[in-house]
Amino acid sequence: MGRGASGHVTLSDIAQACQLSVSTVSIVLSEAALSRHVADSTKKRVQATAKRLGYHPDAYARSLRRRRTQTIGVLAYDMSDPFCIPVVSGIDEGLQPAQYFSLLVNAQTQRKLFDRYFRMLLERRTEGVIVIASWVFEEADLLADIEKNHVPVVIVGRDLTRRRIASVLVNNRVGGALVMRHLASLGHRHIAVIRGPDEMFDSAPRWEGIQGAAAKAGIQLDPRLVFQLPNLSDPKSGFEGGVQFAKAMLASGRKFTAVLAFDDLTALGIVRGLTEAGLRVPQDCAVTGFDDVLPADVATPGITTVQQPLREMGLLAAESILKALDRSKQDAGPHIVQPNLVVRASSAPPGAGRKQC
Amino acid sequence: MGRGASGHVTLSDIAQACQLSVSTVSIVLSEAALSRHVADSTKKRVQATAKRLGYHPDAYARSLRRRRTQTIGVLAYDMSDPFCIPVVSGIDEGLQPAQYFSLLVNAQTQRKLFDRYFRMLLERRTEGVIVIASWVFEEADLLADIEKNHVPVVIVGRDLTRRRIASVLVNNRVGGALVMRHLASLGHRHIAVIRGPDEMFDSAPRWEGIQGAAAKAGIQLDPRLVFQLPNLSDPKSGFEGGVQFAKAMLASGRKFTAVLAFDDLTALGIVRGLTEAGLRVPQDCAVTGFDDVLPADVATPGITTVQQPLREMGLLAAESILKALDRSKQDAGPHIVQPNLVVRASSAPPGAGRKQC
DNA sequence: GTAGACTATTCAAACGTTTGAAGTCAAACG
DNA sequence: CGTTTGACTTCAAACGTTTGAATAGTCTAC
Repeated sequence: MGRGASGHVTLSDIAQACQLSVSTVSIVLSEAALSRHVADSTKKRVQATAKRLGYHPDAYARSLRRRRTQTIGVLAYDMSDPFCIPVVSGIDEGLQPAQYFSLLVNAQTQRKLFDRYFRMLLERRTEGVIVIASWVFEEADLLADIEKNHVPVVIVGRDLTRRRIASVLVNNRVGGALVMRHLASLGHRHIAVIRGPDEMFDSAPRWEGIQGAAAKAGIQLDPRLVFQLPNLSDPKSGFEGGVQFAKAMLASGRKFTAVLAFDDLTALGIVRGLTEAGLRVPQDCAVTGFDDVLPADVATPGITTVQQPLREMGLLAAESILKALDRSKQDAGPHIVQPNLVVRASSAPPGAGRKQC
Repeated sequence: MGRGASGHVTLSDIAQACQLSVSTVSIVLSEAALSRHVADSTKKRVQATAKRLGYHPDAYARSLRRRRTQTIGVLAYDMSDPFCIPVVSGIDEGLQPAQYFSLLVNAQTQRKLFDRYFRMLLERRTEGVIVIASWVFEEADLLADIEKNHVPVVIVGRDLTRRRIASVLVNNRVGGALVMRHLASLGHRHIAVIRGPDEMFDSAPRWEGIQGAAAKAGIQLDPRLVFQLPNLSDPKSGFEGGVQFAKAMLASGRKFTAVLAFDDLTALGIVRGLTEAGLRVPQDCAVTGFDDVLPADVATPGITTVQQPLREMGLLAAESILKALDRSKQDAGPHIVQPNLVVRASSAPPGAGRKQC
């Protein structure tokens, strides 16, 4: 029963079965404007036949002709970053009402793959591209790629508005301040800080927020208790770093009652390091993270952290790119969302039953 | 400079610029067999022009004509399940050498979305579909969908070979046995077990493996220390369940020195529950998980667990589906990969400095 | 009774590519 | 000098849709 050489049921199969022209069938099934003029009986007949034969419109033929693919490319720099999934879900959610689909690819932190996939997205004629990238890679190349191929682009996770690229990001400054203020309000005065790596976009503003809040609370940050994570793209490197720093801090003999870590994995590394040294969190030392990834929630003690509204960011990105498609110009200024503090068991006032430090 | 109505550079733009026919340009740029006969000088000229104008072949036109999309649909039942990402990476890796791309969609555990995306994949003429689904949803519908649309399908995470669907899965029986044997060899005799929910495919074989190994080690499993997780699809429900069960176990006053949990999140829940009740892991009670997700690694103590070779599973799935495309028949029997034990700090011999239980 | 309006349907071209068949030209052969 | 060969290039049709324009047919109205 009606299946051409391609192995798929086509409009002409249905047309034949209904003794109608391909046009009529197309008009009915795609619910085009002209279908107002098609007799109801015909419509019914066509639809029934389509269903019976198992017709599915060929997206390739359709897009070729319509010159619209209804597709937005989503280029994740590293899908194994837990950051990504909720953002992607948010994007899908935002695209759905406009009947757009996302075409998701994962560069796996490899420049080579990134190029390959970017080209692929162009060949697939995605009408826009959303890039999810909290890591700063060789920025110049990416930007060149983007600009040469005048495709609307939205970037999630960093601010490139100065390069006229719509950006969606979290207010890292506020986030840093939130967590510092929290520790200060618990009564901590001697706070060690683990800063993020240089290559990470979030590092600088987060650090500024931390400093600002510390100053406001009248806390002197001891530079000998401020550490910085190295530039490693492996997501687990933060954890290892945390373990190391914890031991180094203790070995240094300096006094501290809390550690403010760059992200959750680093915080978990700190907990591990402190615990192995015989200290208890939070009784002997408070620890905080950032991001609110799953491990922070299910570890014991749960890690006090800062949550980013990731799904919302995806939604914003989707809306932003759809807007950019409509009027063929990018929309203005960065979309900035506010983070919020999640207090869990890893932070407590200092001195409650402490051993040393 | 050459850009037609579509806003993209086409073959005919290049043809015009080179004073050649579209055919020649196509032959050169697609490196067709006929390009043997094209003068080298012409080739060079065409390639240079293509580059200069920024030509990217239109995947839609090409696929329409060639009747091949070079695309495999990947339908993840729930991308937020950490299970998924490595599998997807493996799939991509396996597809790459064959110059295939994956089209990844996330059903977010919603039947409605699943249908929508499955239809979408059909319209996009994916040549095959890989379904990643450890959860059992209304199986009948899915299978009907699959069978009606004679597209090669491979399923990752469950065994559907009896329905003639190629399947890639981990040997859960062995996995269950591995962890039970580990606890037995540490000297544990009173072991509580948290079984997986009925709806989960892994639950039954894992439980069989556990029972088998227990019997072999001469261990009587006390049925009053065997619990079962409810059928909730939220990935965090395992954690909550663990917390509850830990408290229930302690309240019951029964003696146990180890808890063998269905998966890592459940194990982490157990740890939380025990800790809140004042017990220490592993000194007072050993805890094991399953899956080796990130939280199991970075929690303190690290959770002893069973690792599934997820990336390898993705690779197998990709290879399997490519094979099925070649000779238009599915390949036989299930592909079964072996799990391996990862020993971490959460398991230790019983009695080493215990408090109660 | 024919112009106009409306209904129901079809024609034919186009989207950008690929490809079997066919064309052109020059050199080489008999 | 005619024909074959081979190198190089082009023709034209096709893939499955959509859509502006065209074609019939029917009804209304003056």
